Amino acid sequence: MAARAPSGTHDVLWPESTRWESLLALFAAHVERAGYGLAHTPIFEDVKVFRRGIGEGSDVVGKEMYEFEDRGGRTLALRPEGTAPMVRAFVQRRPPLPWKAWYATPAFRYERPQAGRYRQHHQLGLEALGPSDPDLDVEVISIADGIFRSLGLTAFGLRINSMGDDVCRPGYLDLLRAHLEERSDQLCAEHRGRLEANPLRALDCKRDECRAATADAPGLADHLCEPCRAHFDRVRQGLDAMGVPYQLDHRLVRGFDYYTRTTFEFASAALVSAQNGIGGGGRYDRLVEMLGGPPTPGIGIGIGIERLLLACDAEGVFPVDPVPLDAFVVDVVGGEAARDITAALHRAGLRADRAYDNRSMKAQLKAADRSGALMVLIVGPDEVAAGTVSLRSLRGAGDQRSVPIDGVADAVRASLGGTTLDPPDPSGNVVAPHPRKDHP
RNA sequence: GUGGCCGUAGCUCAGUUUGGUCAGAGCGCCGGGAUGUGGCCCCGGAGGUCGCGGGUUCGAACCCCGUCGGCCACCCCA
Repeated sequence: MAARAPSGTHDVLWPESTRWESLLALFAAHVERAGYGLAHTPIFEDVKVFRRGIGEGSDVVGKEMYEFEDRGGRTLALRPEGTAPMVRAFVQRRPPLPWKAWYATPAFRYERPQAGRYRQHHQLGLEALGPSDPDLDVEVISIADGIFRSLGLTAFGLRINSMGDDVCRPGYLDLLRAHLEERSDQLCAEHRGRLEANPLRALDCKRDECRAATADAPGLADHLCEPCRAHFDRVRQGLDAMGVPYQLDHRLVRGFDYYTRTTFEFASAALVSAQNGIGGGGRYDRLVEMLGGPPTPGIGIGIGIERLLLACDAEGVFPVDPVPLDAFVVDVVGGEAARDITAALHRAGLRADRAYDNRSMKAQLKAADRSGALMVLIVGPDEVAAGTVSLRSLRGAGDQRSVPIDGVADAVRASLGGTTLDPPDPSGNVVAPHPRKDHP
């Protein structure tokens, strides 16, 4: 059996990888202009980082973590999500507040693989620690909304809810529990068993039985304490002001225990599978304390790269668009010219590739055509004798002319007519880190 | 973790119902048509232990079991 990637993992090869680069660049442009800085933290952590924050009772911690013991007997876990490690880093390093950071990371969960669900997937995320200001919730949500829109996505929706806080949630849970207990015979077996520990979970159950039992259940958002209600109102007001459409969803209950107050989820309507959540997050005002830090509010969002790109595919936007080469060098007289000319073009800042193994001219020109290069430089016996190189366009009719070998780089640059290594659009409206050329 | 569907060339698939020239097609790749010119076209070629292992049979890609992998749903999440 040939070696293959573990179940639920996948390779991202060129040209698909160019979309990942472009997405990363777009994300960075959007968040860095709002003051978020990139942070790298270890891919694995002491398992307690996740147990304490995400919660022992959660599915992610309870049955999906890649947990292992290292040679020193420490119990570690591959990160199943991005927030807990970032908060751990904050607790340990104590950067000045407010601390706004972003990350790009793989995340690992031992689940049954499915379309849009992997054992190793990748997330782009934001965390903002310090302020409890609801305007920060609005900022995080609207940044994500702006990113999705600048990718070209339109078929997605935002649902928001409030989980309340330590003051109002216990009372609400009692209300909900009482409501559900009266109808416990209607609940599915799984959630009947969870009634005592976490009645909230029944709210987002998709089974018809539970749906019926929870249809007229009290909503958390209707039982918030005054500060939480004011916070939530301000968030909604802010989203309205920012022009970010949303739906209130009292069933939106996310699976991590650390959430307080605002929670939200973006879902793509273009994805037909059940895995249509492209981004989600919320406020976690107690998480820093849970991990041993001082009381510090925070909010964050995680965006799934794979699902986001699946959504782009489904909507036909943000296509794979590999960077074309400026020139491709064809050499049928031994390869020295190809070696030297290609290197000279690279030194001149041009993108150039060449053929190898002394293949036939036809084969080399086919390779040139396939490479996507804008032009081909041909060196054969005639050119060697004349001290020239034939520069032929690979676009359109294929006009060809001779240029002196000493001035090849200048000739290539001149016939490009424009610049080739432009920086991204400083306005921030980037769709790719590289300039895109029109292909006739 | 539970349930269902699936696994044939690099890719997308036909063939499995009725076990016996069933190892095929398109695309891609390589070469040639064009003794120096790509894309289109034409001709030719390479490439497959029919996921893997076991079983039934005179004979299995085709039937049975197991296993690995993929997909779909549940659960949960990105």
